[in-house]
Amino acid sequence: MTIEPLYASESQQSSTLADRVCHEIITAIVKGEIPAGAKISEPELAKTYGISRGPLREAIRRLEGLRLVERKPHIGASVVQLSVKELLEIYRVREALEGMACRLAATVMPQDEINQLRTLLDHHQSGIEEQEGQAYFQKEGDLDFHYRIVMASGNSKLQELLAADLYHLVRMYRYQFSLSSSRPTMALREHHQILDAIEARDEELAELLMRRHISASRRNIESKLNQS
Amino acid sequence: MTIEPLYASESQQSSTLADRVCHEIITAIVKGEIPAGAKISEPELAKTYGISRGPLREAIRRLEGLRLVERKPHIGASVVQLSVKELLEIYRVREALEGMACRLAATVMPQDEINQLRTLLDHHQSGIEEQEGQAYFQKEGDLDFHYRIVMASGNSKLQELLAADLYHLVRMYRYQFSLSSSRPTMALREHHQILDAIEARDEELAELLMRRHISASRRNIESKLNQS
DNA sequence: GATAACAAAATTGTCGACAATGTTAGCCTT
DNA sequence: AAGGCTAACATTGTCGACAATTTTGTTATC
Repeated sequence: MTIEPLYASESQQSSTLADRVCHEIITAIVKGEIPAGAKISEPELAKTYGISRGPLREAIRRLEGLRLVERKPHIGASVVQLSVKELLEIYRVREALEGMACRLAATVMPQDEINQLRTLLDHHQSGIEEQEGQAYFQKEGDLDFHYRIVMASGNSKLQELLAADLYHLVRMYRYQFSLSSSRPTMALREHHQILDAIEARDEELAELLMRRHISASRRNIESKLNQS
Repeated sequence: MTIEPLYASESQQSSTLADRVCHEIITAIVKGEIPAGAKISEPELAKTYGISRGPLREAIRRLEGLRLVERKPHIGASVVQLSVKELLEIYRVREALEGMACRLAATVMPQDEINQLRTLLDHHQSGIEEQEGQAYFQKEGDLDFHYRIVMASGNSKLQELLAADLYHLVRMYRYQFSLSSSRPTMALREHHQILDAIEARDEELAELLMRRHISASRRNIESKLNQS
């Protein structure tokens, strides 16, 4: 039984070139195929994807909105080069938004979805114990848990901001820095606790635990990147 | 002495047509000159702004990212028609994000900026007492206070999400629904309390008060729009 | 040898034209 | 008269070409 990350909705075929290429470029950037900080050459990318510059420029304008690229007039677009400071800022945002999402999920998440998510966590558990598929947990599985909580909040604005915008940056960073939580057992226990609070319909506790969880990740990254 | 809202950085002349027109369209949408729900005709808009469809389409792609318009392939773009549900969702997001912004501001906001902001609140005070310029306070002054807190947080991601993205929607909604806080005296007192907490460097309290403040606004809107 | 001015090349920005898709109006059939 | 088909129209999507700007490379001068 393979459990695919829910947000891995790539390879979707939109009927317009600009939309389709936009998704392809997102994937390329997140995976580092287009390295961070690299300048984006319009003629080159257009040739790569076999389209003309028109749709490509539209795609770049969307990427600009997603903050995956930065544009300077008459100079060109380049892939964002996140600083450590900005990564920590993102974690502050996640702490605030996902805390709220968790609070809302505690109120509205259906019991069967809770059960499903519990099963998913058990799968992560066995993945860790076997010391294989650990990469999966660290890189994608963790985000998958968070993704499901956000979706369970039922708040479309939260969903858009986190799942559609911010997570691209988070994933990009993980690929780039090979940042894995390095505390998978601890994180998994926290995931269980959070789910417990949601199941108990304790919104206060659910938000608190989620904020602590993300805050701990932030401090973990902070100490890791400061020493280097 | 006129105190202009800080975020009123319109009429900025970017060196590319797409960027410039993008800002113009944002203003037009926020002010309702292009009404909510209206379909956007590319040929028509291109003629209006005296540009060709190329840059215009790029601008629309940015607006899509700002969630001010929605696009359907081969159908076209139309200005978003926010539902009451979505407005309330936005307030949940604001509660989370601005709460965090306020917490951070309590740590890093310089004393002289605090003093400045205090002066601004006093101006609002006199505006309310005179019962004139009340519209200013209700429509723009309130958001100006929040804007300055967000800026004072020093967190660029928070600044982008709130000031560059979300506030457009909030302002648009206020113009549309003629939503004014209808409790300016109360709101102003809360603003003072929030600033007190920041000045006392009490991050916990600062976040709590900001969240309550926004939560109160949300419930206010909720009751107002439910009865109608 | 380093620097400044100039020219050439490459890249971004803009435009108009054509292709593909969606919409609408009129006609025919039932 | 109502419903569905068809053809004309309008709009969106895509492309290649041209204009404006920046970058690069060269040359001349100090």
